[in-house]
Amino acid sequence: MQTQHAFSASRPAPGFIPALAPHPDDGTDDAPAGLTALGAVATLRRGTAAYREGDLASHWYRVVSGTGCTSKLLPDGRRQIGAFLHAGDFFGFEALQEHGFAAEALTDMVVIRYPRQRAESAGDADPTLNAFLREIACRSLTCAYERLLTLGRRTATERVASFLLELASTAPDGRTVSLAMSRSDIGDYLGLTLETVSRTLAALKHDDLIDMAGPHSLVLLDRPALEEMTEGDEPAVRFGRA
Amino acid sequence: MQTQHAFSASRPAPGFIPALAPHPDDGTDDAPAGLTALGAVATLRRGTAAYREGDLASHWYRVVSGTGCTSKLLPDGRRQIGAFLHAGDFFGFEALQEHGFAAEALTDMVVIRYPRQRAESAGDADPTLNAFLREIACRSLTCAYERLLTLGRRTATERVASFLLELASTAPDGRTVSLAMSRSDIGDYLGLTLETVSRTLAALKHDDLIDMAGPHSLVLLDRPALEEMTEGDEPAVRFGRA
DNA sequence: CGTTGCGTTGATGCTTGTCAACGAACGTGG
DNA sequence: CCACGTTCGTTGACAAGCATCAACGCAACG
Repeated sequence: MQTQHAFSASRPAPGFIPALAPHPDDGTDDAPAGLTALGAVATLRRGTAAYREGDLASHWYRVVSGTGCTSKLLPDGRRQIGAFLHAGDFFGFEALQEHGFAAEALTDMVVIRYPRQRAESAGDADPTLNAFLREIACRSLTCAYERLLTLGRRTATERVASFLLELASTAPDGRTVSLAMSRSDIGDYLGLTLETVSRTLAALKHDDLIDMAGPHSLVLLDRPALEEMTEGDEPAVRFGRA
Repeated sequence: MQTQHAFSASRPAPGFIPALAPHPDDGTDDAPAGLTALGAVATLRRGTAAYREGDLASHWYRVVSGTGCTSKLLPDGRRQIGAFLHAGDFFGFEALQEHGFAAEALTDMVVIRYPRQRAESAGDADPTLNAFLREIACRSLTCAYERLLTLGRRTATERVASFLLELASTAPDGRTVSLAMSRSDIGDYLGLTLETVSRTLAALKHDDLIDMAGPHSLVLLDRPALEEMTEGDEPAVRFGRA
């Protein structure tokens, strides 16, 4: 996908302001006032980039709605997705000077942009905000390390199963998952090819571990079995979620 | 390796105090005074753990001398090494409550332990320390993401080449590397088997890209060729180094 | 001087990637 | 409204890269 670099608005669009409030499915994830005061709403059209590799890291971000991903490309086109970005997730913290990963919208997105220098200064004077930022960084690191284990040591089936459980962990009923991303995106997230992802999902369906209404809508039928497949010991935690 | 949980000393051992000073090969990496004041020296024997998965995250750590690694196990014994820890590296920041990864000494190690709560409080009152901690977190995240790309998308040869370049990046001459870890450790770091690591190193030697005096002492003969093999665009940065 | 741990090398096979074909869904323009 | 191209997901056949299993040499050590 050819991404373009574009924000459509740097000031709140009226229709989106309600989304700035805490998300209904998670009462604990709104930012401290010191950070919220700095945020500006922006919208990102599907396929456009919030920033690219090498861009100056001038802002931190938070997803209001829609889904995106951070990704990095090798010169020959191989791609690794660092994280999927869902409503409530923070991103853009990984950079000191320049972004090492690009961030791109997989669907139309609404995000909040926080000017980084001002946010850092605010943190210096506000222990609550400071703790909040530390927590985001910690969670991001924990997630990244968990993913190292997945990419380094798990089989294709285990990877897909852990991915489904990760998505289901934020579903209201814990079992209904809607995939906003393509098979290719999932493959690039899990270090697999899109064909392997497709085949693995088909196998899980054949074994009655999941059900698929359409390619982007599925239900976990046997969560314990899926959890056992990942051989993991702790629940999946999503990237950057405070 | 059966790791044991043991610190041999919680107060400075006379012989090690000089190592607390900035490391001779890097004048920029000593901690702010506010953090240094909280540190207590401890020694770790080879094969012992600073902490294990599930331990309460009560401290942050910094390596004074020796080398270690953070690692995570699957129930069936598969292991993923999150990072190798060298002199100057900070570790233990990834945990909010409990450690998700264990940290273990691969050689005898000297580390500094910083009580986490006191360090966090100190950070709240000290912008310099605060920025320092942010920087460590950023670098750790950048490293982790770079490693996601390696584990998810690079071939065995590319992984080994990038590993060697990573090690060489802190060598005085940029080409002489001494491997403190075993082939098995390298494999667990790169998501490969120890046999593949051994074979890949042999192939690199055969192609005159590296020279091996012994299994743990090698020299990069053709850095440009190795860099091209990784297909990466930016220099390797080591975990947690400020 | 036997034992143990580690690194190397070989033979073999499995998991996953690659290449290809096909169908469904979607948008576009005649 | 329908032909058309495009994108995406699925499935099959095949190949390759790496894992697995195994044997051997060497150095360290009690």
